[in-house]
Amino acid sequence: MTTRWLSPEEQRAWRAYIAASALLEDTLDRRLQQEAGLPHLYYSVLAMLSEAPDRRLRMTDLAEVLKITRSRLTYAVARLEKDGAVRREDCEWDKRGSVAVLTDEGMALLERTAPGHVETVRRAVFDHLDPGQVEQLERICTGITKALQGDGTETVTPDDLPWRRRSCPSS
Amino acid sequence: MTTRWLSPEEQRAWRAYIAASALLEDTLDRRLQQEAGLPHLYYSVLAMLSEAPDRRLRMTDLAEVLKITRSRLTYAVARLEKDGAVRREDCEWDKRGSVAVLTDEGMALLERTAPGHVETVRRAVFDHLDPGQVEQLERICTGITKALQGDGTETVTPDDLPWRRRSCPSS
DNA sequence: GGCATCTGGTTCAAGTTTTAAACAATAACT
DNA sequence: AGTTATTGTTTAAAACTTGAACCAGATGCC
Repeated sequence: MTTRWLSPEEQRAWRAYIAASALLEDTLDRRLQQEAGLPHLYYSVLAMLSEAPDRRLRMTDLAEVLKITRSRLTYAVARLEKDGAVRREDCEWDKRGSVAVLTDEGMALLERTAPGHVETVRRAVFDHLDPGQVEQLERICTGITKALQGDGTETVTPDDLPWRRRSCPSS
Repeated sequence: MTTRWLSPEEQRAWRAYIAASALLEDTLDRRLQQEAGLPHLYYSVLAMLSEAPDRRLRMTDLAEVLKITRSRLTYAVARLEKDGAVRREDCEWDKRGSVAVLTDEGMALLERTAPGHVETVRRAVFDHLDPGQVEQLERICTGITKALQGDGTETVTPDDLPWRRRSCPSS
């Protein structure tokens, strides 16, 4: 098949996206590095845990929501554990499993740094979007996610949280 | 000031964005690594050069459009040069400067791999957006970029290309 | 001109991530 | 029981990024 090139409009949109995402990730990383001593991804780990029931999540679930490899997550959690923000426990009903738990210290770190982070996100993104655009953004991004892993696997979003794996086996 | 937290809608949009961008960058990186042996950023360097007049750009200009540090770019270009895809020349009218030039080999690499890359982008992003959404995406992203570097510096987009620095000094 | 300052770009040292592949333990299926 | 699939970690290597320091050349100012 001959290539379906991008139209000029798509081209512009794509480049705008590339620039914005590079800049955004960079900004968040730098900011969080200063405020919390953590890169953005690591902060996200804490954030996810903080909202999970009981502040605990299976490694695989965590990796799935964050869309990163388990290997990468292992490294991240190892560091967060060294920092005292996270603790690992064994999963009781699946002896292979391990569970990441947000410690009080981790929660404190999060509470201390969240306002600054949110403020950054707000200024960078939401302060100049109207409600319609917010909705569009969600739609567009959800679509991308679905397209990229719609092949077989089902998309897992943070809202699915009270977890598949977390709950004890049904019988 | 008390923190202006994200509304539920904003929260959802933000998370959708985090997931999508992580997944997207990951996919593009992997794909390009296979097809071209290059990470996405490096591919973008070649792409930008390919469209610049004469296929050449000042390092700083390149860094600015790609929103990366000069240091990072130096490293990238060094590798691309080793691969033979880019060559560096001295800037004639500013003896401090250096200019990255896309070689024929680099151009060939780009032409060989562009169709696959574009196809990936299309399937991941544009195949499920209508024209209105494409426009919204550009608007939103442009807004983010402006917000993040609106502080003093002016935003440089690829369309500004026939460059400030490229043209010879005016007098 | 001469001095201070700024820019463009690279280099250095260091560390951080990242990855892929291999592995051990356990679960699940047949 | 035996095979296959998952979970999570480890390992070894490489790739990348960063920030600071630095040089050479440009610019501005007196």
